[in-house]
Amino acid sequence: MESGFRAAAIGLGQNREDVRQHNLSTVLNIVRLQGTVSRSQLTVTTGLNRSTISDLVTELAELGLAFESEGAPASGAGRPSLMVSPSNEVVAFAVHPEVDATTVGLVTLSGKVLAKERVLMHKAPTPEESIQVAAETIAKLRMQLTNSQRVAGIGVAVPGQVRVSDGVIRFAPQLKWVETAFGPSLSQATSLPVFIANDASLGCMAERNFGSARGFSEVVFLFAGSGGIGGGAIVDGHQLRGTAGYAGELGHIRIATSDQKDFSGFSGTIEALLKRDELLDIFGLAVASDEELDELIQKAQSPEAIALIEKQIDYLADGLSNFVTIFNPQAIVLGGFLTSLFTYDANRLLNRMRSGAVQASAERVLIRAGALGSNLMMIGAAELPFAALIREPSSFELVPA
Amino acid sequence: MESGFRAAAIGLGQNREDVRQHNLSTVLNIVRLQGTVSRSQLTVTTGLNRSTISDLVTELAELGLAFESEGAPASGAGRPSLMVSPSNEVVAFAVHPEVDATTVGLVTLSGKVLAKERVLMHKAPTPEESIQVAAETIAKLRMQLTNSQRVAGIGVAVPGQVRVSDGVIRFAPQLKWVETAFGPSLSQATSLPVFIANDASLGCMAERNFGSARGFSEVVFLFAGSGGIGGGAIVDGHQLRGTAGYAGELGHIRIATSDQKDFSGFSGTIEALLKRDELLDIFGLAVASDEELDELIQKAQSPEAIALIEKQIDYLADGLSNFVTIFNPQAIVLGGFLTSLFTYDANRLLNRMRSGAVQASAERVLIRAGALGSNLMMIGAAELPFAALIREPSSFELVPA
DNA sequence: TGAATTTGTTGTTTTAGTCAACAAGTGGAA
DNA sequence: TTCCACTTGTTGACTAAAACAACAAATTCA
Repeated sequence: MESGFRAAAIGLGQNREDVRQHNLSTVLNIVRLQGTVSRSQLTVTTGLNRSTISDLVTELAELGLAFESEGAPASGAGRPSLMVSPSNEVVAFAVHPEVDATTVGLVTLSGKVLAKERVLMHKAPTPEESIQVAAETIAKLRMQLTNSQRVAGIGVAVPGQVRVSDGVIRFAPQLKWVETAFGPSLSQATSLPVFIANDASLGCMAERNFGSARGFSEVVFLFAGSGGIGGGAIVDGHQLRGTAGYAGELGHIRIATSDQKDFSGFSGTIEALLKRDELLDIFGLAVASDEELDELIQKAQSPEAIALIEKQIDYLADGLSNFVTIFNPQAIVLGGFLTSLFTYDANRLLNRMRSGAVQASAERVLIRAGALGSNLMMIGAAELPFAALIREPSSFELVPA
Repeated sequence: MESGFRAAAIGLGQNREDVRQHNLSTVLNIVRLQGTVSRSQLTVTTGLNRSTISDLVTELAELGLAFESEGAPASGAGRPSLMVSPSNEVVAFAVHPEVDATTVGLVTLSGKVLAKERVLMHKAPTPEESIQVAAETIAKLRMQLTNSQRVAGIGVAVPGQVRVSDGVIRFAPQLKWVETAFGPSLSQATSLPVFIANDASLGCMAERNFGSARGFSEVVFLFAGSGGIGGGAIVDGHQLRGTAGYAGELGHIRIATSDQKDFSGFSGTIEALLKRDELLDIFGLAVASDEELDELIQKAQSPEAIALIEKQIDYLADGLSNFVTIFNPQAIVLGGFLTSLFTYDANRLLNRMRSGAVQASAERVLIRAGALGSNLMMIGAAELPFAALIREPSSFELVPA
């Protein structure tokens, strides 16, 4: 969602402008995902002519979205090709509201987190409180921007269901938010365009673009935070969104007959069966960071702890089986304490996952731990304004610092 | 898969030819999905200029893919627009191998089934037997083609997992086929290009293009035949395929803790819990058509039958809940005896489905019975060669009769 | 019958990608 | 060092395809 929402032009046909825009998009996207690419590489991967690439790169440079340099990486004979890099001056703000904190970050077009502020909350914030904290922190970070930096907008990663068309949060279980026009309000408070989506879906995109699923076009992501289990999927290179943007709630998938309920009241779901709190309980803790919990899991000794860990691995495997059968992905990326379950006994997880999924799909799927750690949601949220920028590089309006 | 496989050109960029091809594709697709469209309608939906549409339609007519007529449907003032229709002379063969029969059909570009022959088998056929029957029946139907008709190719709908890249059937449980190069063999036997994919996925596409999910871009399809339960999904307007083409096996999704196994040996899956045979059993039958079974279900009197039907409805609802939560679809289309469960007590199904799915996704989803009946797989299979034709209208080579 | 309206047709214009020729910058061999 | 082979960048001419503008054609409605 964006302030000053404009109706999507439903032109199925393509005119000359569309071609230019498409090619600018493609080049810009390659450049920002690769970090730095040579012009000759661009001609190969796009299939476009040398002169066309030259033209496109020049336009991107004029738009301030990329720059050229001569750092040739000595690759055999011939004149060395110019290198193209994404501008470091194009940034976006990221907001991640949670029960115990609201985190705000500043991220570059190439996925680098320049700043991150985690504002702790004493109790679960109301939407208004969260918006105020976010707006204040953004204002603070904005003061520190240099004159040359320009802002693409604000991306918000919400632990709940978001209607992407107008930026309304339909339901955020842990925060207990219902029908909140978060996007429009934050946009008004900051005078910046606001884009908003589900947090795990954004995490998925982040891991695909800059994490452990780089370059893959079929990805499943499952993430466990303190608030439950979220998920997302990349299908054919694009985020799985569904009709209104609620798709990909993989944590709420029922995989067993059970009375255990998840935070949304569904029983037998992945979120209901994989409870972080149960693990903490068995180690006699009330709270712990993911790192602390991971250490406890890897060094677990008591039979009860081991039994619980193995039970949870099995449940996780059953869930992943379903996703493998449904999506036939290249990779599954795990986040939060799910990573700990995976590393504790990868073979147990893999074997059980394979035994429960369609074999043809299961035999080649990769399971990986997420690579972005605490930057995950910042990078993911920032992808939203950047995606809008990349969609129309020449007409998107960046806000000066 | 196609005979004479050519490497997919990985040009991410777009040149002038791509634009032309894209626009030809778009127009041809609109025309064939709508049946008949006015040129003025085409300018509106594509956003292209009058003269461009004129040019594109002329080219499609020259290619023999469409024709113009003057049947103006009197729509207010102004000069009446010319009507554009898909050619009736462009056809494709459809093949559907099953345990008890192999069905071959002839389908037009606009999804009309011109002929259908169901060749009964005494026992489960080997791949070779099925290929022979298919090739002979195709040859027979081919004799009856007129001189003006041209063939796009053969589409095969397989009840199992198909590697789309080379047309190899990895595993077809009911047929007990493993690692069969069905596509290449049939192509050799007929000298026609062969395209091949999973049957339920093709059924999904058929219902989206010509059935009860027309025009939707987010669709889930669940189909129950004598051989088990298959599924498919349309995501963002495209078939869900996954990395290799195995995605969308929705029947093998585990939804409960149970010892009941499905035909692939997975327990607690939708296919394991929703057994057509169990219903037949309780009515004291060994075999029955879907129509006969439907009548029995709708008129069920005995408490045991009613209990079983209701139990199956509940299982179906649990499965659909998962799909709603995952895909946030506009519509779910049911096929085979699942339709009977739905019509028996639609409210029970809907209420339970809603109670188990993310509310935001569940509140607007439509559940519908499939509309294509026994033509489903014929239309679906034919979509494969037609999709290839539509992808590149001006270079695709149609085979003369 | 004529005005208003919409669409088809035709010739011109524009834009963006391609092509070809040449200059520029590299590595390797004599 | 000097040339040669090779690759890339740059420039200007070329081209295809969509847009545009002007006019003709075919309808409705007053």
